[in-house]
Amino acid sequence: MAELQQEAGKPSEKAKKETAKKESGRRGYHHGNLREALIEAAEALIAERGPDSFTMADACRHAGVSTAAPYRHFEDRNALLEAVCMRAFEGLAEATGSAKAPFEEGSEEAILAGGKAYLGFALENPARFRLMFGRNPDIKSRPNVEMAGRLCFQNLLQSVLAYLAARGHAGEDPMPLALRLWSLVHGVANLAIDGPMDIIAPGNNPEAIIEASGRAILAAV
Amino acid sequence: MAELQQEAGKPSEKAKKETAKKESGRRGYHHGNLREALIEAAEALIAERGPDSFTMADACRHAGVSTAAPYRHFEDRNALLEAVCMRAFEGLAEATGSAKAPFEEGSEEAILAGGKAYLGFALENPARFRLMFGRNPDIKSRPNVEMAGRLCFQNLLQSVLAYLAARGHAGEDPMPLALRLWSLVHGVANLAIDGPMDIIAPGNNPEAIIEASGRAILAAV
DNA sequence: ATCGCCATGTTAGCGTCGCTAACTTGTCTT
DNA sequence: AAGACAAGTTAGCGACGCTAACATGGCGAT
Repeated sequence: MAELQQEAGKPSEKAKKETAKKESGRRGYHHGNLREALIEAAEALIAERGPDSFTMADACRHAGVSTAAPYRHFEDRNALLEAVCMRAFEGLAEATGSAKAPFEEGSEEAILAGGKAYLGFALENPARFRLMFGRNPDIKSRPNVEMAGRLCFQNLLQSVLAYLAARGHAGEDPMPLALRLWSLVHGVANLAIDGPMDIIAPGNNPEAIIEASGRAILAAV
Repeated sequence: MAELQQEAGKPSEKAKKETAKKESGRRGYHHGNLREALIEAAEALIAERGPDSFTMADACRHAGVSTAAPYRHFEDRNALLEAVCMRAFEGLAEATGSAKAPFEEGSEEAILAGGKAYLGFALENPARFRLMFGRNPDIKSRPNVEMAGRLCFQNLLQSVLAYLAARGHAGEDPMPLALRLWSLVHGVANLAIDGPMDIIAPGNNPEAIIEASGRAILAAV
């Protein structure tokens, strides 16, 4: 895990200055790629212990720098979390987008596949998911994050629009149906990753809920 | 706010010892009702700033005691949160239970009313809701909390059982349908309180989602 | 009545955290 | 070669969770 750490010791070897520039190891006094290293450390730590118990000091130890170093690259803790959050939204958009790609645009299967991919992302990256959708006004209100979230939703909206058009509801506002589907999938994801579903119904298959409820909601247009 | 504080002064009046035993004001050195006061302070502070940024020190200031006092009544911060969480579950059970009471047991209306009450509780007590369902393994794994959550779910399970029986599905396992409904309502509640729904679709009415999707899911038995 | 026990308060302090100030290093431009 | 500036460092502040050791005073036993 923390194999990045290394003793600074005496900066006796300043000869290797031309070898690594912005790539990996630090070259003496300067780290060389601290911003990236901090984001990756934060992602790993958040995945391990959740977004709330993530600490700057831990990220610094992982990156092998002092606790003051991050503030050259991020205004504060929330700015670092914002960067992690942005990457998470990109990951979600990619997951849902590529999941529905094999299916016909606007088909029931495409929409359900997107929903299952949303659930899959949450199950595989519960900490990231919580960071994206949990309560953190300082982060969620930042324009970049808002826009990233909006972009993700566009994905679904597009599918719903095509679905309605294919069912003879062209021109209809896709928003209500999209919100119904989003709510369903988001609820399943939250219950699945935060634990209560396993407590109430151990061994239950969350995908089955999306399958059944999704079809019911789609059928009711 | 902190009107509980008062100078101990001389304990000249020990005559009123039988009047206020565990009720309100402190009587000299001892607070008299610190456990309750801390829970109430925690509830207020959590409601203001969320469960994560709640601090013991703040609760102590509200109660007018030193920062070491709470540890006579709660093992640690999480134990205090557990107490708040328990009360929250009781509140949710009461809200959903009384909401469906006016309707015929097992009717579609009763189930929808319960779901709307669940949503209403989340909207009125977003911080409590997050505390109950957010990620906090230290709290959620405690037996008391698990049981309180299970009790809440029994409420829904009961309604679904009656619904199925009234529709000629007596003896059928109510769990799958209950999970579908719970997921839907939980998703709407989460999206509504954590913000993204307002960003994506400002002015949207969350109850309408429960109404439409709930009926669709129920109709698909 | 009084006396002592011990529940419930207090102060003092440890280690950690987020963050800032002031200093140092070394890279890159000129 | 010089020196400006980016990107590290150490030192330190205030707040936090929590503990240890001490103080108080309500209560039951005598």
